[in-house]
Amino acid sequence: MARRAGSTGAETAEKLRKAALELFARSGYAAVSMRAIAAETGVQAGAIYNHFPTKQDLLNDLMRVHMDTLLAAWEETEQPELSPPAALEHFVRFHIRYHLDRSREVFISYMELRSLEDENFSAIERLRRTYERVPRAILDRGAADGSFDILDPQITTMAIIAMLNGMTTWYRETGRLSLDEIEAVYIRLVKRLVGQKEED
Amino acid sequence: MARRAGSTGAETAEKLRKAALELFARSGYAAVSMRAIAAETGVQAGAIYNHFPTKQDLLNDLMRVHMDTLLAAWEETEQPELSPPAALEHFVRFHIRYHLDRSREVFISYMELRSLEDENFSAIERLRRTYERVPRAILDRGAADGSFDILDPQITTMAIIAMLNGMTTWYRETGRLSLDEIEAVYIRLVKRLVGQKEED
Amino acid sequence: MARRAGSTGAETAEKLRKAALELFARSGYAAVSMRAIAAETGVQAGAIYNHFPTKQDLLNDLMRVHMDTLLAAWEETEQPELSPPAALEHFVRFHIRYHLDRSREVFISYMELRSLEDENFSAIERLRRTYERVPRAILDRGAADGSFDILDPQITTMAIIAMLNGMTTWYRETGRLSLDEIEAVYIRLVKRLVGQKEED
Amino acid sequence: MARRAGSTGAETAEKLRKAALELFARSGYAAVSMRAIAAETGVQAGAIYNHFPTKQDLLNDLMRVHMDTLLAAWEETEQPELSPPAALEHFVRFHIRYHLDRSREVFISYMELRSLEDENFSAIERLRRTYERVPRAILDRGAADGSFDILDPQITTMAIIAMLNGMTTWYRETGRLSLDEIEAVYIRLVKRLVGQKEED
DNA sequence: AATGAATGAGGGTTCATTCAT
DNA sequence: TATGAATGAACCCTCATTCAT
Repeated sequence: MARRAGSTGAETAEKLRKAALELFARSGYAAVSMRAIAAETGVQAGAIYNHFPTKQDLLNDLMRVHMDTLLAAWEETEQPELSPPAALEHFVRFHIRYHLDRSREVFISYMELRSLEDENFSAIERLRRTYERVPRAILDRGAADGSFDILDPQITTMAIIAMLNGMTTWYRETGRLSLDEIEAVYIRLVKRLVGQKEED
Repeated sequence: MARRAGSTGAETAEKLRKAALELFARSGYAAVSMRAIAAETGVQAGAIYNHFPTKQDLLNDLMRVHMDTLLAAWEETEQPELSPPAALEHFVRFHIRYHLDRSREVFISYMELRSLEDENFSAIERLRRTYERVPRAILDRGAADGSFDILDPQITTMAIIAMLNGMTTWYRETGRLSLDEIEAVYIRLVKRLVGQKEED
Repeated sequence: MARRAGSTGAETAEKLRKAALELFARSGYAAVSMRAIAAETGVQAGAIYNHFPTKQDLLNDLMRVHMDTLLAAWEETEQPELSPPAALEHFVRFHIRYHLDRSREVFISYMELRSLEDENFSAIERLRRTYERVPRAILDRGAADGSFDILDPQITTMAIIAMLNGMTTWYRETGRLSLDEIEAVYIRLVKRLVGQKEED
Repeated sequence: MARRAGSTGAETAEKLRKAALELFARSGYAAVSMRAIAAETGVQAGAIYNHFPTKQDLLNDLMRVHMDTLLAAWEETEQPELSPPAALEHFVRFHIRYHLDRSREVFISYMELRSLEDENFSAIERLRRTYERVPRAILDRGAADGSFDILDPQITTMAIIAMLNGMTTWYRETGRLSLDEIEAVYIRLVKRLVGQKEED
């Protein structure tokens, strides 16, 4: 049989992206076969190649789209006129909410960097550094105007990101604390890291 | 030909462990073949099975030994009589030093949990929780005696561990700061997280 | 989208024939995919099936048309009233010129016989034998009237054809000798094979 | 199951070579799958890779060994002291006998040159040219000492080889003429091509 | 008459594992 | 305890062909 009536290319590509995302996040890129992705999607393995030239391209597409979307979302939400403390809080809220919504994309983007071929790796790494420059810039502004007391801006930036990302490994919707509560704790933890006096 | 003169079973097993550690850390469990491990070790793939019953056992062995060694090392270095602030600093130093020395074991232990079969997974998870109880206990002691001002003990514990582990992703011996300097920064960052007043 | 403006069915079929001829000659029938033929022609693989029912039919069409055209061309150029020596020279000239112009068709017709399914194979073989009967008949006439001194008519016929066809494997337009010169040499070689005294 | 008792590597490699030779000659390199070769040999497809790294290497091995063996066989049988007429007859006999015995190797060596990757192709082409220099040298000697009357040495060389090789396409052991008789005819045809007076 | 998406089979190759030696 | 040869399944990917549009 040929094409199933009613199916379109864009739909199938999206289904494939979704299935691959799910499977790569759960088992890792190398452990997921094209057949597994196909089975999850209800097409034959060969049909995947109508939408993505190789398995590597499928991974790269996922990571690329994630990073592009993340950066675009930040640009849209960014409020450059905020004071450093307000900007930092704004960033932490954004980061937590965005990353919890896309925990699989985030997980893959950190975990499967090593599965990318050289050229793809460089491109994604560049985007990742661009994003990391966001909190770094806020820290630098706050250090300059005295609202933060930063120990080491680079280490502190990485510490904040690591701390926030760590949340995706243990957060469950049904846990002890609500997302709002967790968020509030993290905001205060970040403030401590940057040496900002707690406003009361 | 049979055994190469001069090689003993224990030696080969250790070489295999080392090669597997290196390769699993670099490429991930699923992406590493038994032949690749064998090639790195200078033996044939079949010979691995004289030392480890399956590939899964090889991974499990690495993770199990790592966790056991980590816990044993902590038990040996632990100084139960220390005050919470001193104990926390002692733990951070231990954790950083130990984890930087074994960055591949640490990486695998977090990354390849999902590659473990159920039974193995549970056992390793249990050990991991045991280790996480170490800083948690220190935090609880410090909260109780007033030397710390903890926002949420569980979240703070996870935040500390995530922050410290994040270091393994970017630390290079040839970087801007020495290990001693980095360690000092991290100790102060941890103190901030637990709300301990900086002693001067 | 449907048909591209300005293209007609006959045009596309001819482009396909030409691309298939080129690719089959260069890489062999089995090594050429329908997609490769389509790509060379600027259409999608599926479109080929509007013009040729199967890949096998495409090959068969090429070989069939070649043999038909060859035989028709000979019939048109044949001059039955010529003496055996003149007829042989006429045939050699015809064969060389015709085969050099269609080196790919000739190559395929000898090389890809084995790729034809039974029925197609028989039909093409029959046409090939028909063509081989042309020089054979000239040799027989020349043997009968004493103008040739044939060692064995069948072997000599095959030897002449093999010798002439071999030319297509090494002839280059830019080579040491012009086509006219090569032709002259071959005519004299054929005369030697049939034991005809060189006229001076 | 692992290795079948009693089988050795060299034996299997030889069986594989033989099966591949047979199948490549019959259907062409591209049309023969590794699975087909395996089936003919009674092993699994994967086992072929214990003996030949790739399908291309298997083809290259066949062609390389054939050309090496051909050149070695000629060197062994060559009698440099023979007069050009005797040397030519010696060569024709050698060529016919050798090529009929290895008709599949010969067929592959001419037909599958195009299936060789660049490097392999160059190496085989070089060997083929070396062999073609054998009759060419005899012709040159005979032209120099007046025992031959050569029209064009290069064309005549190629004509002789093409004529002799053509034999492999139609020769059947059960045919009208015996091999000795055919050989005798070919020797006389070659003498005619080089313009040697028939001794009677 | 063409596209583009699909099928189901099969391509070359690698895999974890086994076992005679 | 090691080798090297084997299995059988699976890998990524391409194939000829079909068909809704």
